[in-house]
Order: sequence, then C-alpha cells, then structure tokens
Amino acid sequence: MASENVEDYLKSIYTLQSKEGRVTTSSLSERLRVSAASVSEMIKKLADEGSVHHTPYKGVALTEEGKTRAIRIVRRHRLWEVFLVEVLKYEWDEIHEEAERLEHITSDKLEERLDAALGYPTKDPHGDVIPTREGKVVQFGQASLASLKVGEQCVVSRVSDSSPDVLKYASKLGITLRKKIHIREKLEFDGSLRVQVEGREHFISGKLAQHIFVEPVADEKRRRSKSFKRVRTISRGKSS
Amino acid sequence: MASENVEDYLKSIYTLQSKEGRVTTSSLSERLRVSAASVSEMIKKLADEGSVHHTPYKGVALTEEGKTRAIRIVRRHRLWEVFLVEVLKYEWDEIHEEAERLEHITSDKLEERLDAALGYPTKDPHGDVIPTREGKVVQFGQASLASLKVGEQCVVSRVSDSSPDVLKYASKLGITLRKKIHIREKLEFDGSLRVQVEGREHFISGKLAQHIFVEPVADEKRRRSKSFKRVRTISRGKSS
DNA sequence: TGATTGATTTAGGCTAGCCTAAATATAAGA
DNA sequence: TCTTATATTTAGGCTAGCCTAAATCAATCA
Repeated sequence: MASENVEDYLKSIYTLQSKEGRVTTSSLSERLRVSAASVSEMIKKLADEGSVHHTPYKGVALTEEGKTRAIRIVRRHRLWEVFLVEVLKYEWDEIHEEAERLEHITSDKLEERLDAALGYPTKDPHGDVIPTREGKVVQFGQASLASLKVGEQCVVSRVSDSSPDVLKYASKLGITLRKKIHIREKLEFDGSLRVQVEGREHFISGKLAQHIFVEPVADEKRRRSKSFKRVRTISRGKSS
Repeated sequence: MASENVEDYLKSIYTLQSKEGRVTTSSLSERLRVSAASVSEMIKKLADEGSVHHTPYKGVALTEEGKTRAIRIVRRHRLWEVFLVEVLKYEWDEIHEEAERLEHITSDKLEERLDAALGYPTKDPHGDVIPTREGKVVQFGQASLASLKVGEQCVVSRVSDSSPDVLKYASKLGITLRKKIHIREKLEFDGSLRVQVEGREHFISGKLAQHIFVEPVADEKRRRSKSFKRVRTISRGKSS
C-alpha cells in the first residue's frame, strides 16, 4: 500500500470533502498541521498518481480510486476503535491516537480477521458508521442535539470524535450511545440546553450540543423505522 | 520513542547478540537486508545516542539502555503474536510479519492493556519467552531435539520462528507446543530422526530437528496448573 | 477597472535512511 | 614480515516529506 503520509492526506481529504464539500490547500494544511507549501507539493504528487483531481488554486477532490483508498483507511481506523473499546477496555476518548497508528499497518488479512473477531460491527464507539470492505458507507441521517426543541426526547446515536475532551465530558454526563435525552429547557439566544439523562439534569452549551447527534426515541420493536432525516447511502458516487 | 528503523536495528543487535555473541556490521547488514555502508552509518548514530558501544572495525554491543529498549520491542512483538493466534486465529507461521509492524506502533498503554486482555501470557505461540515489562527475560534451558538420543522422550517447548516454512511443516507433522515426541531412530551420520508424535511416525532431518526445542516429559498433574483465563474469543456486550 | 489582499505554488534547503564506489583497517597466509 | 583478501568505514548521491521565503494567482473592493 501507500506510505503512511499519503494515507493521512487521503483520509483528511475524504473527511473534509464529506464535511465541508470543498477541500483547499489551507484546510489540509491546518488539519494535518503541515505548511501549505508541503501540502501543495503532496497534492501534486497525489494528482500525478491519480488519487486526486487538482485544479491549481482551486482545490482538490478524490478520484474514485482515491476515495476507495481513503474509505479503506477509515474502515480500518474504526475497526480498531471498536477493538480498543470492546476488547482492551479503553474509554472512547482514548482511542483516536492509537487507531491513528494502527490503521496504517493493517494488512487485508488483519483487517478481515479483526472484523470477524469483533462480530462484523457496523458502528464504531462514537456511533460513526464503519464502511464495508467494498467501500460502502451506509450513513443514517442524524440530527444534532442542537436542533431539537424543548420537550422533545431523543436517543444518542453518535458523538463527534473531533475532540477527546468533548467525549470525556459527554460520558461524564452520562451522554453515551443509546442513552435517552429529554430536552427540559432551551435558551434560544445561545442555544444552550437543560437536559435530563438517566434521571439527572445537566446544562449543555449550544457548542457541545452540536457535537451530539440523536435519533427519535423508538419502540424496541420498530427501532429502525424512523429517523429525523432520510436514510442515505454514500457509496462510490457523490459524497455528503 | 525511537523511529521504526532504529527499533529494528536495536532488536536485531539484541537477537544476534543472544544468538551469536558478537555482532558485526556485516551480520546486521545481512539480517536487515541493508548495505553494510548503511549499517555503519546507523551504528555511528546509535553509538552517539548511547544505545550501543562501538569499537570501530570490531563490532557493536548494546548498552544497558539499548538492551532495555530492545527487550521492550521483543516483548511487544511477542504479545502481538499471542494476540494474533489466540484472538484472531492466525496460524503460528502467519504472524511474524504482522507482529513486525505492530510492535513499532505500540504505546505503553496499549502494551499494558493487551497484556492484561491476553491474561499476562509468559510465552509466545512459538514457545519463546515474553519478557516482563521490567525487561526480565526468564529463559528456561531447552535442549534441541537434535541433541536427544534414541529411545528418549520429550515434550516440545519451543519451535524456532526463523522460518515460516519450518513452522508450517512442523505443525503439519503435529509438532506443536506441549506435544510429546518419542525418538525411535537416529542416524548418526546426518543427525536425522525417526520420531513418533501423536501416534504417527515421521522422518525428520537433522536440520529441522535443530529448530525444535524440547523439555523432559513432566507429570501430567503438575503441568495443568497454569492460569488460562486468556481471551480466546471476543465476547462483547453490545454491538451497536 | 485596477489595486490590494489572501491563498497557493515554486524555489531552495534540511534530515533520515538508503545506495554505490572508493578508501582504509584488520587478519590470515606465504 | 609482507601481501592479500575481506570487512568496515567514508564520500558523495538519491528520495520522501518537511520547512521558510519569494513569487504568482484570484477575488474583492474602491
């Protein structure tokens, strides 16, 4: 496979592409903590090898091949995260760095065996979907907790893994996957919330609420029948 | 920690030191498949940072610090090997390469958790001793199968992991850890043996016999007492 | 429109490790 | 002892990725 550095670029491009649409030299520079000049060089290299399309001064986009490679790395990352939590008893805020290293040295066989040993999980410990080996990413629509109104109830389906501190704090409040949340109060001017989780009440800033994603409370029976948005499959075609 | 390359050098020096005593530029060059010139450069670097003693034109030896680091890597390598066999169901001839990569990206915490999850194993799947976290390597004396005489019996305690082919062949003959072997015949001129294992007889070359290490047959009773609370399969609470 | 500003790319350098070829040290044999 | 063969080291180069500084492009605003 490719070098670790190349893999990191591909993965970052993939993530930024899904999250923001456009991927620029500077966004990559910031994300990878590398100078814009270095990014520019690497982009040229990636374009030469056919992993990205590059329009100078405009931005990059993954080619089909680049996207496939990126998704594969994301898959490995998330499988390792499941392993770290389920088998090695890590907390969900401790796993990112470890998975970041493990993903790059994972052979096809190792990926396969790990997947099997874990029971073919479909989500990582933060609730992010684990792409299939074929590169299919089945993303269920999710609403941010920040979008709910007073009186509504919901169930936590994902917490953004962008910051370990957020994760740590969320779990301290009892906000972990599959927990039920009631919105008790909402301050419109700053988006902050008073919520109830497991019988306890907490105040949550609008900022934090944006990192927490939820689904409607479902009956045990027909759990998957509803979601706030449409179920959607991001496959090889368009992202986001 | 150090770079992957430095770690590989330290580990190789450690292994060669244990096996042959003296460690030369050329032996490292051969083992690491790198030119002698490159080895010479790296040795200078390692000497400068205090990991090895170097007498130009004579050879290298690990300092205490270098040895500690090398043993730590060996420990990680062997823990991963146990993991690959016990948890991911690899065969013992498939694990070396994977462990070779995993060992370099293993944080202290990961090492600790892995060790715990595996039930603090003391030997890897080939029978090699796993150094403790403090760097203690408890090596029990072992005789090579090649040193036994006709009529003797023994129990397999280790099989050299220097070649996957040897491992594969050995397991095909039923020669795996803790198996009992009877020496039925020995040809002195080439050291080859006729042995009985699990009721079947096989011919074994002297060369192969040198890769198989054995202990005297022990009482059934005493052997059982080892703790076996290892993770053999992964049982998980919830699978998202 | 044309100047300014910010983003991007190019130029020129650095390091870690690798290489081959050349120089040098040791050891072994005449 | 002297010569020769072999092992080791040094010299000089290469690549991948990183950097800063300088040059260039594009987009916006006067």
